[in-house]
Amino acid sequence: MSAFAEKIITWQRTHGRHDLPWQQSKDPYAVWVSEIMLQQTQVSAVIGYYGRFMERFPTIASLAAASQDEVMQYWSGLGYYSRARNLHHAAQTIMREFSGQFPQDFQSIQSLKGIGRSTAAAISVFSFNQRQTILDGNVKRVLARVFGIEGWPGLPLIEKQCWSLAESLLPQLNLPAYIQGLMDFGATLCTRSKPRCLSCPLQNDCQAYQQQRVSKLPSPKPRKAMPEKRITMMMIMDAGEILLEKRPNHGIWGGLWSLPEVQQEEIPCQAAYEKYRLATEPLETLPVLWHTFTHFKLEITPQPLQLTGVRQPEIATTCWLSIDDAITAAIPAPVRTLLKNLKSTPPLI
DNA sequence: AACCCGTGGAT
DNA sequence: TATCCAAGGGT
Repeated sequence: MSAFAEKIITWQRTHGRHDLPWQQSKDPYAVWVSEIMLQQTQVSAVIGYYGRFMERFPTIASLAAASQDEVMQYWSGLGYYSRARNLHHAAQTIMREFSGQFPQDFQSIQSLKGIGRSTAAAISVFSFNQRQTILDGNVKRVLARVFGIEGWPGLPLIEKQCWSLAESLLPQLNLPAYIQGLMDFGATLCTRSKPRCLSCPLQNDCQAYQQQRVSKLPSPKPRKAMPEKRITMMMIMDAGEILLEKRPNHGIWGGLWSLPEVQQEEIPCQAAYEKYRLATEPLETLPVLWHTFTHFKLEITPQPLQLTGVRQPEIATTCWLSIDDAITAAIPAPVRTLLKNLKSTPPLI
């Protein structure tokens, strides 16, 4: 076994995390759900979602049988909603093509929607004790430091080197302890900022530490200027209910319910009539909301509107909900903020 | 290959 | 406040 793997495993026994909710079971479904939720998402953000999701969808069959709306409702606020759509889709694939049994073959696991090489490796190690390596942000950071790898690890060439290196470091035994240790090591000791090098068992092996380049590695992702967009969201109200519109599965907030959008130049009342044939009049405005994504900043101007004419029949992509029901529906995080603002300070005419 | 896809915590 | 980025994957 490489000295690297040996030290990671030893460190894991005394300093790793052993009591996370998804570590109580080797059930591939439980591991799968946790790994999807944890993609680009920190443990603290996942814990609550994981418990609620597993209570409502305890098996692959129960998830496959659920509606997309309900699955999205349990993901609402967690972000990267394609994960939920793919998870739902993959559960149906498993029912149809794998007789409801989670596949054990590595290529079959990776063929499922939303499961790439790293996630497939995590599942195959934790559930089936196979010999595969993960390569997430934690591992890239640890490798970049210990082995002094220059360049942003997201670059295809660097990433390919990292995969090869990670594979070469795999021990023959104790794969679950090693993989879990690798993640815990990156998440709690070899952190992005303020790594605890003085407590690190790899101190003498670490090129970054030896060369005092810990704060320089890994090389940061090259950034581009963040564009800004401005939209108005219509809050059309009638008899204590508000109009929501379902967003298409592709694009931002895909598959979620949201407030109807208006381009900044349009006049909300006119837009409400042109889009839905609803006669409305504007109410007092609510505070503007800024929301920052990975790739752009969004300025949301909420425009409350009171329905003055008749309510048109609902179509498949619209629905009227009470404010409380809307808040618990499958909506994006900033829309939930807007609805809570609306509830706490109802606008006047 | 480059871009898209959310949200919240840390600094 | 602005920036980075976290148990990545799809297109």
